[in-house]
Amino acid sequence: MEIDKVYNPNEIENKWLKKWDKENLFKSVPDEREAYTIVIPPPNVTGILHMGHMLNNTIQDILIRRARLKGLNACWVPGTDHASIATEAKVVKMLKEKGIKKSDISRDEFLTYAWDWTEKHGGLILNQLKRIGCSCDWDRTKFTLDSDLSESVIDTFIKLFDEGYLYRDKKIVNWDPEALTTLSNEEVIYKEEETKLFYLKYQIVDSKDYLIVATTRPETIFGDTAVAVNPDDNRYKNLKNKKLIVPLVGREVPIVFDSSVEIDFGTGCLKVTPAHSEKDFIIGKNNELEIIDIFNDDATINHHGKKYQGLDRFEAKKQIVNDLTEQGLISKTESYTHNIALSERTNSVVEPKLSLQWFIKMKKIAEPAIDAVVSGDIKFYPKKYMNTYKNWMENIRDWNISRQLYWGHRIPVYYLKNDNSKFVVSKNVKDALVKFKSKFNFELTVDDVEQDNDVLDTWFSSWLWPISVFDGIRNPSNDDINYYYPTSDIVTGPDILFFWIARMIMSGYYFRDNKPFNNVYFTGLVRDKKGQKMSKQLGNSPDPIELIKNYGADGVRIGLLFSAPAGNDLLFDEKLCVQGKNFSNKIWNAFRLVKGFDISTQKPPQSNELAAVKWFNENLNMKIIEINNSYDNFKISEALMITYKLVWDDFCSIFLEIIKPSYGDAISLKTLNDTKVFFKKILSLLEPFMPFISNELSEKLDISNIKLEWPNSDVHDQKIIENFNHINELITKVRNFKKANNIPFKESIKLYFDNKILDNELISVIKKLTNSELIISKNKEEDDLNSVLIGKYIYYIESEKKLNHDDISEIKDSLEYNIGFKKILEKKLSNKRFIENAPQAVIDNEMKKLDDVKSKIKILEKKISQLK
RNA sequence: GGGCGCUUAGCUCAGUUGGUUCAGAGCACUUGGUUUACACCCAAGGGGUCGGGGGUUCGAAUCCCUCAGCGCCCACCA
Repeated sequence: MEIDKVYNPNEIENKWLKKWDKENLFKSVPDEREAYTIVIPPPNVTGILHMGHMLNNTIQDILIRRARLKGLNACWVPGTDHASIATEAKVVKMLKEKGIKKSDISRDEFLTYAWDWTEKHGGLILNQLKRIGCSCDWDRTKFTLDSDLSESVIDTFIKLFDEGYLYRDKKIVNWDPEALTTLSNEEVIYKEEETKLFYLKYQIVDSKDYLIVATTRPETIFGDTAVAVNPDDNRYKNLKNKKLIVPLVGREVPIVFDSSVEIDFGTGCLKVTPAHSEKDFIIGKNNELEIIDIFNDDATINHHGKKYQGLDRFEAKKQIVNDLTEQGLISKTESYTHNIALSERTNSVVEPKLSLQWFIKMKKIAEPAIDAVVSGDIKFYPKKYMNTYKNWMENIRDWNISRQLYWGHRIPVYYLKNDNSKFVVSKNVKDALVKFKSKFNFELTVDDVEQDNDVLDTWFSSWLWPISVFDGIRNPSNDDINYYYPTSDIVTGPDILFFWIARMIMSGYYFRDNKPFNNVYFTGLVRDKKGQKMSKQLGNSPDPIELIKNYGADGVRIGLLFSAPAGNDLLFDEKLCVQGKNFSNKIWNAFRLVKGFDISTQKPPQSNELAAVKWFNENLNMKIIEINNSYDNFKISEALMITYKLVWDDFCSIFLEIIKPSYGDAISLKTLNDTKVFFKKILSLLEPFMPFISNELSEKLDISNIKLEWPNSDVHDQKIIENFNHINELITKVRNFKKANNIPFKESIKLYFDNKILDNELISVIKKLTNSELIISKNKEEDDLNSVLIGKYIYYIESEKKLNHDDISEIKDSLEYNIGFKKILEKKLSNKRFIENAPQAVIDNEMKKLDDVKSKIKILEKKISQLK
């Protein structure tokens, strides 16, 4: 036999990758079929594949491949995201290594570097997705900075502005002092940290007394423009109209009264720095306080900090605390645990900062998006994320969309150079000048205006993704968007529920008055086997491509999916890939066996073959229904497990073992053909999970139509399955008996039985799988016969073996247990309330159990009496 | 502080409206096996008072109350 004994995935997988690439098999264009569409969550353009991607994209590939097999027009749109802040940070770092500072070069120069960087490192991840088998329509590959998508973004901005959803305002925002940009609330992560609470002395003007103010940030005293207390705080009621002197600074500031101050915190006095805290900003606004920003953009102290000017905020804090201590201005210090805000991207401590930014009003846009999910028009799997979503959406805050970066979509707002309060929103400078004319009646030239320096939040382009990849923003009724939108399913991690999923739903209704997708499938996080999140820092994240080299893409795909129910974190262990690889090998060898059968064209199918084919056909039909159900509920792992057992247990261990000709014998042509049909159906069921080996074997199987298609399932005949299960149980018991009695498998034994269940075909199966003779007899009961009970039928096994004392005590134990069980059943059945209330089916079942237990007891008693 | 979820075999997890098939699966483990597809294999087997306590019911892994432990999300106080 020239087929390799061990399956070697690499060669075969590479062959199929080439074929898929060359033949462009996953291309989709609108036609008369029903569409099944997925848009990929675009990975970072310069990113590299990690286990999370592998899981996420494998699931998408499974869904899309199954849809394709079902005959739907399956379209999976791939693409990448420019990932504004993340990519810019990488480029900045690269430049720094070259000795170039971002601030020393122009915007255009920076962008040239960034594009070079993107071209050099970009797109790698798409090739990696190909390697794991992703069947995307690669002709449709999009990048969020492509000109068409960029235009869509700009059009969107203009539309939102024209319709009154955009505004520019000075607010306290999250400032990343390392990336030098604002962040949205979603880009900030909180971490618990132990710090110190300092009690500072603020001298009361014209008095020797001090007011004690507790703060964690003494370095911000240069920005203090008031001290606030709660109006209900009796301790401070007498301080109305008094002023305080800010320590070190010497500035006189008023005492103001504001009910947002917690009486119980610290001393109940809050130092107010309106430029550096949202709450303080509001207090400042209400009391018309001066706003003093004491930080430069990189969070060093500015000129307001006097001698501390130029120091980093943490260094300044140290020195200020020293100086305050020296001058006796700290009354006490206590340790205090609170949450500090960190930038998701740079991990630096976020500084609340007052700044002028663009915002989207979200409240109204969110309304239809809430309804869509609550009403079930869009379904979440698992459901639990619905609550999280609803909660967030109902309390949604305006979205800060401007970022002080270069890499991204530049905000299409043009300001009058010498008066920034006058601006227009437009596609380009030319249009801007026209708009200035119509809005302000200004006759301007290009030199009079300047475009906003900021770019848009990355998510401002990706929230349009399901629309913009089909060009539905610029051309709202083109053929593609009409055909593919709304898309079918989206697959992503719950970590971007707010960043992306919620916003896509909102944009879907805002721009198209329609949902972007029907179902959202949330995957869990991939963790290592200890439960730790996989990360670069811990070094516990395997490289999927390396794993593929060892186990094959098919093996890694199913290895990952073996324990990945929707929404649950996945504890990844490389052992799972071993299981995946072994499974590939099992399928491969099943093929080897079938391929190697000797064939008899004359011989009609033997009775064992007939029984096997009859049963497997029904069993397959039943399993297909179960598999479809699992898919319909997005229980992908469950679908895989049913398929796995169908192949390994049902097809290999049972079906093939029954039809396998004995040594020197041959299989009938008819049965061989039936087997090939089964095999092909199985390969179709496997294709979504293991596309490489499935296609390879389908091609090799040597049947007329090698094209895989999702098998239909006729209604299955339960009786056939039940009878087969019956003999299966018998087979197990016989094998068990042989093992328990040290009878070699090959040694033939005799089985006596008397029932109508077994026909000749089933009998031949039992013979084949247990190596026994079956003899019909009327209750043959002899001393040397052992009995087994299957359902209510008794089988006797003839054996030389006599029972020993251990067996006897075992039988006695069993008898005792069954007598006890019988008592319980009898008690239950004599309970009047049970008989009155329980459904008939339940009562019938209890009676059946009682019948069974009675026969069991009878047999056991007979056994014991025989032994005496 | 507000909200959501989880706790079932050694591990990872199923378990729909309480009742047939309910105490399950995969892996791991134990035992026995191989010249005739595959030791990346075959066969058989042992594992759980369903987190603790209480309640409703003829009947609870499933419903209610309570306690304990774990996880996630949101908000954030100087």
